[in-house]
This record gives sequence, structure tokens and C-alpha cells, in this order.
Amino acid sequence: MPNSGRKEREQTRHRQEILTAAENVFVRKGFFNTTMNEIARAAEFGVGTIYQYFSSKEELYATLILERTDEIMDALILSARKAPDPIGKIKTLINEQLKIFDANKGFIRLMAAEIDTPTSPEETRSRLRSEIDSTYQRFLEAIEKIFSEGIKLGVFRNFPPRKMTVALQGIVTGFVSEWYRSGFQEKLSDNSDLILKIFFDSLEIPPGRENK
Amino acid sequence: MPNSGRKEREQTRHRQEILTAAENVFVRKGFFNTTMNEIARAAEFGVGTIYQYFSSKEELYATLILERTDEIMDALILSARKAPDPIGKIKTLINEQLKIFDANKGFIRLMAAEIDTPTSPEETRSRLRSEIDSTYQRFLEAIEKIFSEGIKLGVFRNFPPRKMTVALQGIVTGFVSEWYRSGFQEKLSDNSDLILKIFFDSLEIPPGRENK
Amino acid sequence: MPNSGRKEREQTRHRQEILTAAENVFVRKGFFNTTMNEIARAAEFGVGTIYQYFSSKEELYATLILERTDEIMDALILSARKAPDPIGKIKTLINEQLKIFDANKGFIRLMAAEIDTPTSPEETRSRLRSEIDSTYQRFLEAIEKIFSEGIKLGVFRNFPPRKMTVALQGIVTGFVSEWYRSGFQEKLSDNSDLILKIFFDSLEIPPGRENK
Amino acid sequence: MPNSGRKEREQTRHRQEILTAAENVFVRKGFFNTTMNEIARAAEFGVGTIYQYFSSKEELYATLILERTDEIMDALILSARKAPDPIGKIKTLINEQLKIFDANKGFIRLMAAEIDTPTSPEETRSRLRSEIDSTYQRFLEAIEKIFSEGIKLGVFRNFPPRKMTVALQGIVTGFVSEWYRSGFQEKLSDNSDLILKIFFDSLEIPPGRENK
DNA sequence: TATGAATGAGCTTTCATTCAT
DNA sequence: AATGAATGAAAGCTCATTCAT
Repeated sequence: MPNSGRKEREQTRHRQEILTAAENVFVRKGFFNTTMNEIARAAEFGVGTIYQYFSSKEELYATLILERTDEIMDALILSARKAPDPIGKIKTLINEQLKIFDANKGFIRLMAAEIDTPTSPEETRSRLRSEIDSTYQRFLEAIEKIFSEGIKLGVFRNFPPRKMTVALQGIVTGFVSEWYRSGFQEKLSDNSDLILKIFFDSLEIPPGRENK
Repeated sequence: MPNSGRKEREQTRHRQEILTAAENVFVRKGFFNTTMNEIARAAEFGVGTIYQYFSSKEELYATLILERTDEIMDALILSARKAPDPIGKIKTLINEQLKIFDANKGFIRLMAAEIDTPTSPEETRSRLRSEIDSTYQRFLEAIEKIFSEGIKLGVFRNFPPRKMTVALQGIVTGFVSEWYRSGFQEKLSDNSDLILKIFFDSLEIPPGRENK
Repeated sequence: MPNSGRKEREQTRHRQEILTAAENVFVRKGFFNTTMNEIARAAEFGVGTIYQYFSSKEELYATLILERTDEIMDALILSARKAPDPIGKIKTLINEQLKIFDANKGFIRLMAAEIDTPTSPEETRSRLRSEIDSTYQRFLEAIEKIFSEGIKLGVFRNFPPRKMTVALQGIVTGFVSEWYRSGFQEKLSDNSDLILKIFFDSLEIPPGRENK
Repeated sequence: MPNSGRKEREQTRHRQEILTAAENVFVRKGFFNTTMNEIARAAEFGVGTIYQYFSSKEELYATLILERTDEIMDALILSARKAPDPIGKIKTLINEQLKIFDANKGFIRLMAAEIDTPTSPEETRSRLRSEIDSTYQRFLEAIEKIFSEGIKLGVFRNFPPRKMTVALQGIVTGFVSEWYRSGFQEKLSDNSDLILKIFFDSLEIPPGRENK
């Protein structure tokens, strides 16, 4: 089958086109205010075609969020491995995170909404919520491990690693919010030094003040 | 008009009942998944009655969010005044904030969603978004002022006060998210010391290391 | 509550109007070719109103078929009681049946289709099918009992009563089909004597030829 | 064109395979609940291929019903010719009919639905309906002729032959319905003696009681 | 000839809103 | 002032049919 590969590739491309078009519309109007017809128009396909690739509006949305979130989280977790010591890992992580966010302005918006808006059992879309949440948890746990390691090595104060993680990510999230609020006036990643300084100057134990 | 007072009071009470009922339903199901009929049933009024107090679902929602957000933000801003010095102000602020959030679990959820989910001009509810945003900005600016003052007094490092504010509120938001994620396992306000330690130990300038 | 009765009565009337309009359309175009908009137009209500009375197209259809079928079957079973002897009962039953069918040309069509088209487990509408079937079974069993009684009394041959019932109703159904096919050329009930003669001349035992 | 024969034969085979697959699906799910994709899948062809053999879903369905109905009716009409006298003809006809129905459980269901459910002018499929009806009429007329002949020969009572036909086929249909209802518990053809007894004992004129 | 991805008209259903009572 | 039955625009989704390969 010499050209069955081409068809397959075309399928994959169409799927991607739909996801991209959907992302644009969802980012602009939100899940509920976006109609399947709008997405179809944006993707330059018929509505029916969308439904050949995704079984429902929800599934399309969930796929969009999850695929990209997975990608981003995995990339971040991996990036942290590059540095040898805990402090370096955290620094890399923050740097990479801000860079990726810079490069994915639109999408980050959707992702943030899904991660931060707390779920309730009655709400629909709960499968999406729990999947995205577990992806995000994986990410948080990876950071947690870095803190634990740093504490063991005596380079971080002995605060609960989970809480340190929560605080660090909180700061990042705060800067992201501000960045949106300001309409992306500055590059998000220009803040990485500041974030690290605010966060680290306290956590890094100065030589001579041992961890006890 | 002797009993116009009673009538008026009854009106106000009804309005409040509707808002409370609406809050409960919105918290449980979100804006889009909540129907006016559900709210009416919860409020034990007819749908028509709801429309005599609020001109649309949007307006009801916006009123709900804005009135309570205003209240909360004003209370917080005021609370900060109680302490004489900048550090005390910040401490009080965080303490009060966590206590208020503890006491308003449900509502905070809605408020957070509206504050944190970035807006786009095309989305409906954008008027609500911009109003809530400006309320929140007022709050942030109040904190900013505390930092500016602290810097001038030489008790805080010379970081941009806006950024410090953003970082501090980010940490708080991070803890709130975690608190939701964990299903309110611990009291949110139990974290206030830790938050302050994480944040302050770096920002507060140790005696002897002047700000230069 | 003096006039709550009026509202209730109005509700019931509207429900009936919808059922009648739906019957007309369903009879003309069949279940699948009928749209809810057509029914609404025929009933002179908005589509939404239809859905306040019936939760779905299926439920509307099922209600329509079942309510009227129940009525008709009950009337028939009762009518048979009027005659004292088995032969008289059967005669009354056939007479009444044909008269009722004459008077319900349109509806009978729907009913017949639902009764005669055998169901399969995979098919939707199976609840309707099983309910209508049990109503019809009640009817057949009532006839069966008449035959059993007649056999015991020695006025009918000793054929299995169920089979006699099936044969008798088969003949009736055959005449009904022919009546439709011919576009209602003659009154259906004009055939009752002939049906009874064809059926009874054999089943009724001539005096002197005892049942053994 | 040396192998045009093979090609042609292959075409015919494909057509048959499609018809058989379609029959299975239609029998299970009915006309409206069956999709062309399901048929294609069942036939192991692409949808497009189905459309090369049949111009529409309707035409496929109509062809299916008509071809087989024609076959069955023709076989029945022919079978009656085997017997020399009218009574023998009717007996053969009933016997054959029940045997054929036994052997075509699934299909009979579709056929019955199309024959018995009366048509309305507005319904789609009305062309199919009128064609199947005329086929069935041909069948009924053949039976009618047997009765006419029997009356002329003095072996049947002088009832209108058309009505006798209708009654007889009604009985058969009644037994078929019961057979379906019971889930094919007994063989349908086991009932042929009983049917004939119920029907004939009255219509056949006992020797000595001339038709006058 | 066989294919199945693409299509979009048209369906059922929902729900914010109105208005006669 | 309070009601809730009535409304119909608009949504998500299906599926017979087409056509480029």
C-alpha cells in the first residue's frame, strides 16, 4: 500500500487543522459561546466533518486541552532534568515555563481556566476536569520531588515541599494573570529573574545558617 | 405613606433571597449550566418574579458576583488599616483574606473563576468582567501602596511594588486552589503563617543589611 | 382557590389539543416523517409548549397511541359483557369493534401499525411496543375467555381458544386492511354479519351434532 | 470481450450481497433506524459502492422488498396450480404459504409491515407502497379466482369471493402475528390444518346441502 | 469499479424571556 | 407584586448523498 500513508497523513493534518481552528475560537469566545458551526467555518470544513474527527463538542474541547496540556507538562518536567542540582532545576523550570507560556498565549488561557476553576461533582465536563487535574498533579509532584531532594541536600529550608510547590506555582500563576490583565505588555519570561529572586532569597539557606 | 417602609423592606428581603438562592445554584453548576427555572425553584419564587428584580440572567449573575466581591474587597482593604506598620498591614491582610475565604467557600469559587479566567472582548459577560476586574484592581492597588510605603520606610526590598503584590496574591491564590483541590481538608487560614514566612523571610530586610 | 380549577382545565384542554394535532400529522406522515415543528404548527402552539406537555417526540407518540388504545380496548372488553351468552358476546364484540374502527379511521391506522409490526430488541420505541402489546394481550385474553366459556357450555367446537381468538381477530384485521386499501369505500361495520357468518357457521355447533 | 461474463456475474453477486446485508440490518432495526453506513459495513463494501448499485436508500429498500415479495407471491400463485380442484388449491396455497413464511422469518416481517401498514399520500416511500400493493393484489386476485371457480362448481358457499379471500388471508396474517408475538415458539406451518379447519368447515358445503 | 472523507440541510431539544392573569 | 405557561431562536448533532482519488 504505497500511498495509504498519504491518506493517513492527510487525516492527521485535518485533525490538527480542526484542533487549531477550535483553539482559536474557544480562546476568543469560551466553551459555551462557541458553536460547532463557528468552529467548522474557522476550520474551513463542514460541521459533519468535525464530527468525523470528534464525537462531540465536549470531546473536541477535552482533546484540545488535554493533548496540549500533556505536551506542555511533559516538556516542563523533562526540562527540569537538564540541571544537576535542585536550585538549577527549579530555575530551569521557571524559565522554561515562562517561555512556553509566552509562546502559547492563547492556549494558556484555556488551560488556566480549566486548571484553576475548581470542579464540583454536579458539573458536566467532569471527566475532562479529572484528567487535566491528574496531568497537572503529575507536574506538581515533579516539582515537589525537587524540593524534597533539595531539603535532603540541605539547600532548601525545611518547609513542607508540597506547600513550597503550591507557593511557587502560585507566584507564576499570579504573574500570568497580571500578564493577561496588562494585555501582554511585556514578555512574560522577562519576569523569571524576579520571580526566582522573590521566591529563592528566602528559601535558599545562606551559608553558615545550617538547616538544623 | 405609613407602611411603605415595610413594603420596601420586603422587597429588599426578596432580592436577597433570590441572590442567595442563585449563589447556591451557580456555585453548584456554573453559569451556563444553571437555568433561570432552577434559580426560581431554589428561591421559591416564580421565574417572572426573578425578572422583576433582575433584568436578565447575566445581570443577576453580575450583581451577585459584584456585590459580594465589593463587600469582601472593601472589608479587606479596611482591615489592613488596623495595623500601623506595613508589615503588620500585610500580615493582617493575609490573615483576614484567608479567614474570609474560609467563611465563603462557595462564593470564592465563583469569584475566583471570574477574576482569574482572562477575558476576551468577544465573550459575553465582558461588562461583568471589566467591572469585577476594576474592583480587584482597587484591591491590588491598596496592597501596592502598602509595599511602596514599606519600601520608602526601608522595611521592604526595593522590588517593584506591583510585582510584589502580584507575587503575594499569587501565593494566596495558589493555596486557595490547593485547598479546593484537596476538598477543603484543612482550614485555609491555618496556612497564613506559612504563607507569610515563605513570602516575608526573603522580602523583609534583616536588621543590619540596610536597603541601600 | 376558586379559579385554580380553570387553569387546570385549560392545561388539560391544551394537552388534548396537542394530542389531537399530533394524531392528525402522525396519521398523515408517519412517525419519522413528522417533525415537532409540524405538530406545533398544527396545534397552533410554539414548539417549546409541546415540550412542556411531553418530554420528547417519542413520549408524545407513545402517549397518543397508548391512551387511545387503552380507551378503545377497555370499551370493547366492556361491551362484550352486555351479552349474556358467549355467542352474543362475540357478536357484540365484532359489531362494536367495527363501529369503533369506523369512527376512528385515522387513529386505527397508527394503532394497527404499532400492534402488527413485530418488535425486535434492537429497535427503539420498544417500551411503547411492549406496553401497547400488553394492552392488546389483555384484549385477546378477554376474547379467549369467551371462547373457553363457550366450549365449556358446549356451544363452540373444542378448538384451542387462543387460536380461535387469533383467527377471529385475523379476519377482522383482514377486513380492516381491505377497507383501507379501498379508501373506505364502504362502511367497515357493514361487514359484521358476513364476518360472523364466515367465522361462526363453522364454529357454532349445529343442534344435534353434540361436542362429544 | 472474453471475460465480460465473469465481470457481469461478479456484479450480480455484489448486488445480491448488498441486498442480503441490507435485509439483515433492515430486519433488525427498521427502515428509518438503519443507516447506509451500517448496510455498507454489513455488506463489506464502501458506502459509495452501494450507491453504484442503488440510487438511494429508498430504492435499495424498495428493491429488496419488491424482488423478494414478487418471488414469494409468484411461487405461491404457481403452487396453487398444482392441485386440480379449488379446495385442493386453497389447501396447497395455505400450506405453501406457511412453509415459505417459516423459511423467511426475517423478511416476512418487513414485507408484512409494508403490506399491512396502510399508506398515506404524503408519506415518502409511497411508490414502493403502491408497487408492493399491486403485487399483493395480484396474489389476492389469484385466490379470488379460486373461490369464484369453487362457487361456480358448487363447492363453496356463495359469499363474495373477494371477502372470502380477505377473510382467509386475515386468518393467515393473524397466525403470523401470533407466531411473531410468541417468538416463533412453534413452527408456523404446524397450524395449517387448524387454519383450514376453522375456515373450511363452514365454507365448504357439506354434500347434500346444495348451493341453491 | 470501489472507496470513504466531506458535506450541510434538517432534525430534536433547550431555555431566557415575555405577558396576560 | 407575583406568576408560570407560552414562546421560538438557536444549539448540537445525524446521515443520505457526492465526488476526487
